[in-house]
Amino acid sequence: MTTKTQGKGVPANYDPAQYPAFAVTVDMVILTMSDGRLHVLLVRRGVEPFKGMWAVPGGFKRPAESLDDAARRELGQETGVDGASLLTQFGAYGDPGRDPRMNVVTVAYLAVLRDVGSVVAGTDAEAAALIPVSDALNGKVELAFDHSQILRDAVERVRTDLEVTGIATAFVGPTFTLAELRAVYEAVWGVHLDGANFRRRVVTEDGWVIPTGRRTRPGSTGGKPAELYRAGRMWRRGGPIRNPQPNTRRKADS
Amino acid sequence: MTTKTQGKGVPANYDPAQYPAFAVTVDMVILTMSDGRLHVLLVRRGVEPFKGMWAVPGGFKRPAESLDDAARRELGQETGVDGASLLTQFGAYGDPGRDPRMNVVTVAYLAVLRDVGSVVAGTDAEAAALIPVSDALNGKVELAFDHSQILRDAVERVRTDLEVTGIATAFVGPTFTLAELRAVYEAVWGVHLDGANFRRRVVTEDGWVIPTGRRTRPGSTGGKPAELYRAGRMWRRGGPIRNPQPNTRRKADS
DNA sequence: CTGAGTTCTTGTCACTTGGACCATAACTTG
DNA sequence: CAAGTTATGGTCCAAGTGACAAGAACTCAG
Repeated sequence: MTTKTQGKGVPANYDPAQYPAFAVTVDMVILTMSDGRLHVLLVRRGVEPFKGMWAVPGGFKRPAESLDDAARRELGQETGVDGASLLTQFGAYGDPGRDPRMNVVTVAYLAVLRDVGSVVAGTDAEAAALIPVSDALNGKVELAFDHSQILRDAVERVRTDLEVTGIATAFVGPTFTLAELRAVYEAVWGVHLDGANFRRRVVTEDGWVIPTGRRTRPGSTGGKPAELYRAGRMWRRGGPIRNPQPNTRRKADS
Repeated sequence: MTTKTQGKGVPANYDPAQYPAFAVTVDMVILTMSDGRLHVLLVRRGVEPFKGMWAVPGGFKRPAESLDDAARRELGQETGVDGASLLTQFGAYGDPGRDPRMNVVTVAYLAVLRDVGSVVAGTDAEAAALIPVSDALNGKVELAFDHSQILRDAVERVRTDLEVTGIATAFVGPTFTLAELRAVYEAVWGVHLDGANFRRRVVTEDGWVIPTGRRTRPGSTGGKPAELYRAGRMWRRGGPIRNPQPNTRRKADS
């Protein structure tokens, strides 16, 4: 490895210009629940390349800011939201030719918001839209660059994060019903969870949800009004609900 | 986000068209089990900056290769190992000033190897060494750049991967005893697992471990010879062992 | 106002998991 | 051979989980 360590250990006559130069961008996959389905915020490209196609919002990193700061800045510019604690970096993409103009390495961030409907209005309305992720992934909506892969990875990340972290509460408001919270798991995992068992799991153990005493108005379809809860602090340590895999609790092969 | 990073000398009317240039590197955190403890492969820097300090091996990405290819290439150059399936990207780091010479964004990869002892001999011996991660994290061994943070993130990643993925088998050889496999979990998580229960969990369900019929020679301390197993294909779908957290199965507050 | 339909909430019950623990088998060294 | 050590197989019981039934509180149609 006589040459390798030169990557970092640089010869005396070193010249920064001799190292290949890249542009570095941050892209944000902004997910939200709308109408019981997972949606992603996309912008329509107005210029070449990929003009007219949908893309994930993003922008260039500046030399004087960190990657996280760049993502926060761009998220604020795009949606007007202070997403300090919402942003999670989940991948870097640098395939040659992913941007036909030049060498670009992008760092992808995941942001989960509740009710993006209002913030979308705050940005360039005709250029941004909430698209169901199913449409964006099955090819109904073509994405620019390698954003299709980036979105796929983001969804996969949020799937496991839902089981490992407390990200579920980021999808709902500061106050929510247990049915709303359960709908998050069901939509992201594509499964059906028993409402009674879900309640038991999340209510019997203290620290997950905190009853507020208030109740919602039932929907137009009726039903008993649901109690409103706040998120407890246990969500910072992980999530209480596990994905009921088409599991592996079966016999496999040898 | 009122804290626009513009305060650092960036003009208010920033022009994205002048795409700032960065150098892009890949850094590899190479972990292995040695002597029952988790170790990391580090190289000693021979030049400024950070001369004499330890660092994670890495190198520059070339414009014509993907990030994964760059990591594979560097891993091959450093250790002579074909780590196609071993490499996992786990983070990107681009804080301003992390490299005092220029703007560098690095993409960090995690590689888990078994028995690095032999491959270390194949590289520049006096510049590379296996260091216990505990020593590297508690400040006994100072790391260059932000590699201390990178190592911390890598260890955290392997901790959760151990629970979610089948990475445990990457620490052991193609054939192993259940005690060896259990030692991986115990070392990475810093817990004690009951040998009998571990065996039950991993043997009763088919597809995790496959008996080879052969047995090991007992160590100098004696004991019943352990049976040798191969990894089943279920490891591709996740791991069977869960981390017994100092759990949360207690009452919290509201 | 009444009844049917819907949703939330509480409760029950059988079954599975998981941790603790013991007993035995098969080896080592002295 | 005796004592120590490690692997393996088994039991026991508490806690957790899935399935499901029943009641409570609402809406809407007639």
